[in-house]
Amino acid sequence: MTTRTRIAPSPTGFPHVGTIFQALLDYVYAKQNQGQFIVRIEDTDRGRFVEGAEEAIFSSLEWIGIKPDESVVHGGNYGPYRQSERLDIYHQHAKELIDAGHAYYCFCSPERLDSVRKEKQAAGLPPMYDRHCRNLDPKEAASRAETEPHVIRMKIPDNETIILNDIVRGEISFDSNTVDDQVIVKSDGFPTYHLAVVVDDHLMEITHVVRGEEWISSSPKHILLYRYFDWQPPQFLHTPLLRNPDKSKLSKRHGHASVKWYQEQGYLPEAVVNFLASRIWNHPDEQEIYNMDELIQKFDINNIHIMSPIVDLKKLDWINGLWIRSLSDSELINRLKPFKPEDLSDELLSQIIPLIKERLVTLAELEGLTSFFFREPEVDSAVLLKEAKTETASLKTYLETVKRTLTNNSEWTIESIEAALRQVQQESGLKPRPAFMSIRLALTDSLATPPLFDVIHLLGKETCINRLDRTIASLT
RNA sequence: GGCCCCUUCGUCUAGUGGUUAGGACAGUAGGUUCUCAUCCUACUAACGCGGGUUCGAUUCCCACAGGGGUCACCA
Repeated sequence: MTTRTRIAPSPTGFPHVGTIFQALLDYVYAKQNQGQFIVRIEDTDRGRFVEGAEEAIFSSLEWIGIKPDESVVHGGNYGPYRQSERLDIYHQHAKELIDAGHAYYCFCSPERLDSVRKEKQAAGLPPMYDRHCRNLDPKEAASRAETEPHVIRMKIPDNETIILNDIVRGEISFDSNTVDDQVIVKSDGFPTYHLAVVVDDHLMEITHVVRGEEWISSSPKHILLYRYFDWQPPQFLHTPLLRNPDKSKLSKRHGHASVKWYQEQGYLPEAVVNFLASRIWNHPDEQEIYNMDELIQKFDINNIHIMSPIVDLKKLDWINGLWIRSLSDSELINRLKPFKPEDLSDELLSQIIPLIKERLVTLAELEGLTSFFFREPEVDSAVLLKEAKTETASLKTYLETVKRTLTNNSEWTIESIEAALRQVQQESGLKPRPAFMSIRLALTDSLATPPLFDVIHLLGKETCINRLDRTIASLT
């Protein structure tokens, strides 16, 4: 049997990083077994539908480097891949369950359900449905259903132990008495997740269901549905949830729950893949950095973690930095495109790259790290004076000397600039640090830059002279 | 609250019935150095608590505590 995995995202907004996390595991596992990875759009909640969300899912997958084998955009033999286009299928299956006595029509109003829930809660009981409609005469209920608003609920058996077999967690058992008679078809005729997911996973021949651990508690319903339909359930794998630093489920309230955030922050997809994979699995050789191919090669589904990790952005930063440094200059320029300020020319950027490559943690830092190369800095003379550790007059004299030295430098190589300025520094009586920091601030208004002589060289003689002039003039 | 899942340094983890409990990130200190960064070196830091089982438990078992998830006509 071919391995077939899927993600089943809802188009309700920008994709959650958890969705990509699941997709990554699904994809890696499928590819490792020469199987297929499917994307099925679960748009059964019309109230939460968000325009453009579907596109965002696919572009996020593409960004991360995952290509689905089957989906609404990639085609496939198991379509349609959008649940809203499969309503007939669900109705047919719901009907089957009703006919077999595994499901029933329910005519209870939301108000009644609400009050039942409140009563139960007040009595200290679980707020479950009281099965008010469960014992209606099936024929009568069926005819009422033709005119009256209704939902369809699945029947949960009493006093049974339902066992979920999870690939890494092993057997998890549930008491059926704690499971609610779940609505499987809503009053608007759309199925709920529980029906749709089981029907589709079966019809699409999904072999491994990888989903977040928040689904564990509704698994017994799914297992029961497989039993009612007399289908072979897939293998289940419930993955740990990504968590916020406060340990709660990674939520949209925290910006970094959205895939888009990572993109906009300038994290490389390679780094995100690497980071997410390492949250759930350890490379057998304790190797920290690996790409998608290595992951597919080495990944072991039986050896994944079940502890929900806190998303540690510091670790991601580190991984991202390593990935940035592993890129060729031209590839880095390519990746930097979306982050390149308009007033930074391609030519200048390519000259800057070697100077900032080992200083970039994220791509978004480009502008902050380099703006003085292409914009006139506003030098803060107070900071300059403080860092120069000398009097205004002598600082002025010193900078004048620097200016003269640069003016007289005809070679304009990094080496000649360095040699000349080191001599100026020695003759000035200033220590190296304040001496060079003064020049750095005078030219860039920045306390941290690439090596000074490289910067001077790249800025060019004219710019350096002009900036020194301005700075000297501003010292009073 | 019911049900379910989880529990090794701050974070992510490796690991074993007897180990100096290993690594990575972060942190700290130092080296390189004109700053920052990179790179290198070193250091700090963990088996939740209590019972058992055992000659011996971080490791096996049981309770407890703590954290998380879930209890919708949302997924």
